[in-house]
Amino acid sequence: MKKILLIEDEPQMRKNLALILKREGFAVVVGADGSEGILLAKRELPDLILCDVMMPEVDGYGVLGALRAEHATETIPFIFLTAKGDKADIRSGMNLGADDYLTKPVSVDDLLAAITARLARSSQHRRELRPIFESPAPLESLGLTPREAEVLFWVAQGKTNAEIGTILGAAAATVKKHLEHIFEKLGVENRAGASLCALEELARG
Amino acid sequence: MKKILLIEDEPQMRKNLALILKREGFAVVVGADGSEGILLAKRELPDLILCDVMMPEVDGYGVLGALRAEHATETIPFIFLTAKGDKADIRSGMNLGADDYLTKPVSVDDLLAAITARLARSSQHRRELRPIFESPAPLESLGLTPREAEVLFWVAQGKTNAEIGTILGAAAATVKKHLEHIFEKLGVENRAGASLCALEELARG
DNA sequence: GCGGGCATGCGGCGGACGGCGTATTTCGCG
DNA sequence: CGCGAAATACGCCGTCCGCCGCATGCCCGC
Repeated sequence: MKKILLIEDEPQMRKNLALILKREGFAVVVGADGSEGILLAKRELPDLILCDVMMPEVDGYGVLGALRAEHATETIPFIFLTAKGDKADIRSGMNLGADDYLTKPVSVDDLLAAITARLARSSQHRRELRPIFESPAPLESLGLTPREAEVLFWVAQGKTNAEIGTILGAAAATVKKHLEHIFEKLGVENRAGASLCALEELARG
Repeated sequence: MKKILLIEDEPQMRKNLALILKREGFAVVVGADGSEGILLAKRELPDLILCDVMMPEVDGYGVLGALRAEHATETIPFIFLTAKGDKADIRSGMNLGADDYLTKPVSVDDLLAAITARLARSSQHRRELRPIFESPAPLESLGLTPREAEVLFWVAQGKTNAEIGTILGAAAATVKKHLEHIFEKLGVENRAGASLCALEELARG
């Protein structure tokens, strides 16, 4: 049975989510704030962590950073829970090595889909491709608009269109559209080629 | 109507191929050796070039190199015609910027498929993804077998599975199988991630 | 000689991707 | 104010990708 650590400071939300997860047959461990979450993560070594971003004292980024810094916990799939509108913050979160994020209010389906997707992927431990870029800005020198640069930025981290849509708070269709323009501008045919262009640019700039 | 330049020193082969192409409604220009081919390419600026590899004096590589060195001709799709068994040579040819190659004897279907595919793609000029690597060998230090290294080598140049199959003289299915192993070994999920690992290795080694 | 790693091949499946068309909203610049 | 570029979004469609299982042949080392 898979063990999930839920870190959420708001009592009602915590209760609801825990209930949902238990009903799905997960073993659920709950932490009420960042510090407790970190302790629990290290002790329980859960299969996956759901963590609120906005918490007093140690926030979600703090938790993620702490866990990614230690060997025992660095590969545990980590999903952020955030309120709508934190989009800007999300990017740094993803850069720290978060695997996904969900915007509250969360639909049960989305929650379970994200969890099962992550559990499936993490069964084979993945390598961290990170942090090649600090910011998408340099990519604009390839003739891209700021938004296109952001898309390419994430493409070059190996993200899928759907993931990028989630990160940027746009529809996957929009990401595809941006990608069309990017391919056109870079003269490549697919995301792999675009990634390579991005890296070239990085190496040059 | 699309204009195709055919460079082939063997008279019978030249005649046959020209006939096939004409019957398909292409305007065909023929050159009997490398030097003539280069001249014709510059003068006629064809939409696509079919070029034999083995020719006296200036061979296929010479032609390709000459055309890629000049602005007017550098983006013309270039397809090699080679005899079975030249596989090793092909790789350097592809690195020079060839778009495809066909092994003689060529089936009419393969020939036309390759041509139409190339014409379709070249309608929007593509960027040459730099020859980043000289040889696949360094990639073996990632724990890959020689063959897997070769596959990754081409993946990192933005090639598609089918293209890689053609280059290595293996079935596309085999390339996919190698890729499965590569993903496993590198701990990534897709070709983009694998490319990045390859470049990382390159930068380090 | 027998196991095990390697290379090769095939086929199927579902999902992701890429191309294309279309349309609306937003925003900056003249 | 109005134009145009950028960003957003949706749908269709064919292809490529990634995953899985299976099978064969080779060669090397124990």
